[in-house]
Parts: sequence; structure tokens; C-alpha cells
Amino acid sequence: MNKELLHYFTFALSIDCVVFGFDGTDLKILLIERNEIPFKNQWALPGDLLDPKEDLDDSVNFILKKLTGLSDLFFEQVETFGDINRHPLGRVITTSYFTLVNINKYEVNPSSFASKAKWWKIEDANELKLAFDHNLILDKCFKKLQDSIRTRPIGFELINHKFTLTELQTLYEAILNIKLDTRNFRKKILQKKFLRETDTLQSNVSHRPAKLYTFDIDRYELLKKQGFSFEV
Amino acid sequence: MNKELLHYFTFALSIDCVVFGFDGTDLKILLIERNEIPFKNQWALPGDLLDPKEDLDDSVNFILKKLTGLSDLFFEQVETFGDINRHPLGRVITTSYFTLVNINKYEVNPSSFASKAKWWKIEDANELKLAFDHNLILDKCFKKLQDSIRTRPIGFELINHKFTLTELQTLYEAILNIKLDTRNFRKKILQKKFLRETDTLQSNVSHRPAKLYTFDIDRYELLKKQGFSFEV
DNA sequence: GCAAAAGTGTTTACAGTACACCCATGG
DNA sequence: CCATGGGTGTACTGTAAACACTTTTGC
Repeated sequence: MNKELLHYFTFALSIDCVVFGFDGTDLKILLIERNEIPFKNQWALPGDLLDPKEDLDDSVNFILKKLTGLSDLFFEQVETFGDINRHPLGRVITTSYFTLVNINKYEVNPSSFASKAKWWKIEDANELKLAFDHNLILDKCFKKLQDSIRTRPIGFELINHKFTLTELQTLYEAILNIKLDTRNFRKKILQKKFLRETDTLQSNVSHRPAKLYTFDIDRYELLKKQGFSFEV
Repeated sequence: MNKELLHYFTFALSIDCVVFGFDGTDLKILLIERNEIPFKNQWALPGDLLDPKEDLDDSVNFILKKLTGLSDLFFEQVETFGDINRHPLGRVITTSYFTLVNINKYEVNPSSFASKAKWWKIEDANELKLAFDHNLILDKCFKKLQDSIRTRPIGFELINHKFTLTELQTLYEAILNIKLDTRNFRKKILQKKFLRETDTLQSNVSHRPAKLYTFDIDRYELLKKQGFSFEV
């Protein structure tokens, strides 16, 4: 490679993972506390520099696992941030990815340069001064999440395999930050026919037990292709 | 910077501009013919390596102008592509941006490593074997364009300042690649109230002249904020 | 007066919204 | 038998879709 060209090969690339989680009640976001400069002892999105030998999209799960122990999540790319001064150590461009998981199904274990890893309520995370431009990234990804839930049945990771309609409604309410009418919500979501009633009921609840539902995968995939729209 | 860290600062970043254009009838895409390796003499999206001293978002117009003469367009970031082998000269990550312009309002002039710059019909461009992974990038950006036109009144660059409803309908039909019912289209788009009737008529047409309309900017901005949805 | 595109209204069907009471269980 | 959340139906309103003829101009 000639010298003129080498001048261009001086960027670093990083990946930032925006992992939203739902615990049955609240929408949360997974943050780590950094124990390395820059921004040592500050909260940040899990993210790291990309190794030049690794593929961009493939590295997301690798990096997330290294810092938090979570693995094999389905991420979606959101946006790439490239302000000149966004990183104190040099010219680092970062690409952000988001996903949404069921918090109860995963155990979080900080490692590498993460001294802590913790689920924060969205509202609380927004109060923090995060490392780098991570407040901005979080904000953009949250908007993308809100958009996403309106245009597709967000996935099988969100809630337990079998779930009640109330749990699903709570998820929608948490993400969109609005109250929904129970009867209308049920009507609308059942209409789409991507939920299947099971013959199991909730147990050990001190009220009328709710029916449990599962996703009908085939129908779900079909809707995704057709450009499903769910205007709640 | 220590040696270990330097290992990460070996990426190059490029920008690819996906400029869609409308000439009143067809939807087109602006491509250049490269007169430099790699992919010399092949058609490609206008794009180039980013100078490490330049901001990411700010460089789009700079690069486009250098190659095609077009300037000051409003771009939107779409996606970042980072396959390991996408660029033959080394590890180059590229970020794609799209815009939509009125072809008749701009003059195209190839320069720098572009020997030609030409508007191609979308269908024809899809038949070409483009440089790098540009077929993939074009495809993703086209889908984004189709999405965009459903969720906002795409801008003031598309058509002349004053335009007829038929021109606007033709634009929608070209982008979405469907036929629309004239009466329903007019009803729906006028309902949104972001068009304002002028007291001017078309002239020099050998049929009944159409009324000319303009955008009502205030109303347009309001709708953008509110998350306008136009399900044609 | 003819060719060519502009312009216009009504009916029908379906989806969204608002709203209040009974049901099944655990304790 | 009471507390708790589960579960259901109907009437109303508004938007989407289908569809055909008259108007205005240039030549």
C-alpha cells in the first residue's frame, strides 16, 4: 500500500450494544461501569474497538459477551456516529446496534474492562452522564425501538415462551410509554393471528388465572415479510 | 498512543452516496464510472474514502460534489457495511447515505476519478454489476426510500417549487412501483393539508391545464414532528 | 370538434375507539 | 366472602377502497 493511501487507514472502529430488557414490568437498559481509561469509573453502553480481522456485524455478540456475559442475541444495526472528537484517544467511528431481551432469562456477569454490569430503568439511565456520546446513541436507539414495535411483532426473546396477554400489553405500554385499552389491545393483537392460545393456564396466582399464549412462528415470519403494521 | 492500541487504528472509512432522482416520469439513480483501480471502468455509487480530519456526516456532500458536481443536498444515513473482504485494498468500512432530488434542477459533471456520471433508471441499474458491494447498498437504500415516502412528505427537492397533483402522484407511483387511484390519492394528500393551492395554472399544455400547488412549510414541519403516516 | 389530461363524489366495508361489568382463583 | 386481576361485546365514528363521467385547453 502506498504512503498516500496509508493516510486513510488510520481510523478505529467500535461497536456499541444497546440492550433493552423487559422484566415483566419495566423497560430497562444494560450498562457497564468502565474500569479503564477513557471515562474510567463512568457508566457506558457495552462496546469496544473492533479488531481489524473481525467482521462488523459478527462482532457485536462477541463484544457484548466479553463485557457482560450475554450471548447470541439478535441485533439490528441502528446508526453510525462519526464526530471528529467523539473519542478522546483518536479517530474512532462507532456503529450502534440494538436488541430487546427478557431480563429474567439471562444472567449478567461483568468482565474485561467492565467492573459492573447493571440493568437500569430507562428514565434513570437518561439521568446519568454516560461515557463518550452514549447518551445520544441511547436516545437514537430508543426511538428506533419504539418505531420497531409498531411495525413488527418484536420477537421471541421478549417474554417467556408462554405468556399472558397482560404481559404482552405491559411490554407495549413500557416501550411506548402509554396506557392501552385492554379490550382493544386484545382484539387488535389477536386479529393479527400470530399468537396461538395454549391449553395451559397461569398457576399460583391469587386471582383468575390467565390463558397462556405462544407465537405462531410461521404466521409471524409471513407478517414480517409483508410489512406488518401495528398501530397501537 | 501505545503499540497495542495502534493495531486498532488501521481501518479506512468510506462514504457512499445513493442519489435518487425524479425527472417527472421515472425514478433514477446517479452512478459514476470509475477511472481508477480498484474496479476501474466499472459503474459505482459516487463515494470515496473519508479523510481522517473530516466529520462523517459533513463529508457526504463534499465527496458527492467532487465526483459529480452536485452540492448541498440533504442526506440521510442508511446503513454501514463492514464485511471483511468488501474492499480489495484493505479493511474499509463504508457508510451509505441517500437523498432524493429533482433531476431537472441539477447539472451533473463528472470529475476526479469519475470519468462519467449518469442517471440510470432503477431497473437498468439493477442489471449492472456495480463496483464493490454497491448492488447490495443500492438495494438497501431503495427499500429505505420506499419506507420514507410512506412516513413523511418527502421534501422540497423532489419536484419543482410549483407542481401539479398529477406530478406528485407520478412520483409516488415511481417510487412505490404501483398504480394509485387518482381520486383517492388527491383526497388523501389534500387531507393532510401540507399542500397549498396557488392561483397559477399550468400553461402550454394541449389539454385542460392543472392547478399548481406548493408545500406549506409550517404544516409540513409540524407533521414531521408528529410522525406523519401516509399509507398509500 | 377531437384528443388529452384535469378534476370531481358517493357508496360500501372494515378498522379504530370508547366504554362497564362478570368471572375464576387464592387466601 | 373478599380481593385481585382476567376476560369479554357493542355501538359509533372515521378512514380506505372501488368506481365513471364532465371539464378545459391546444390544435
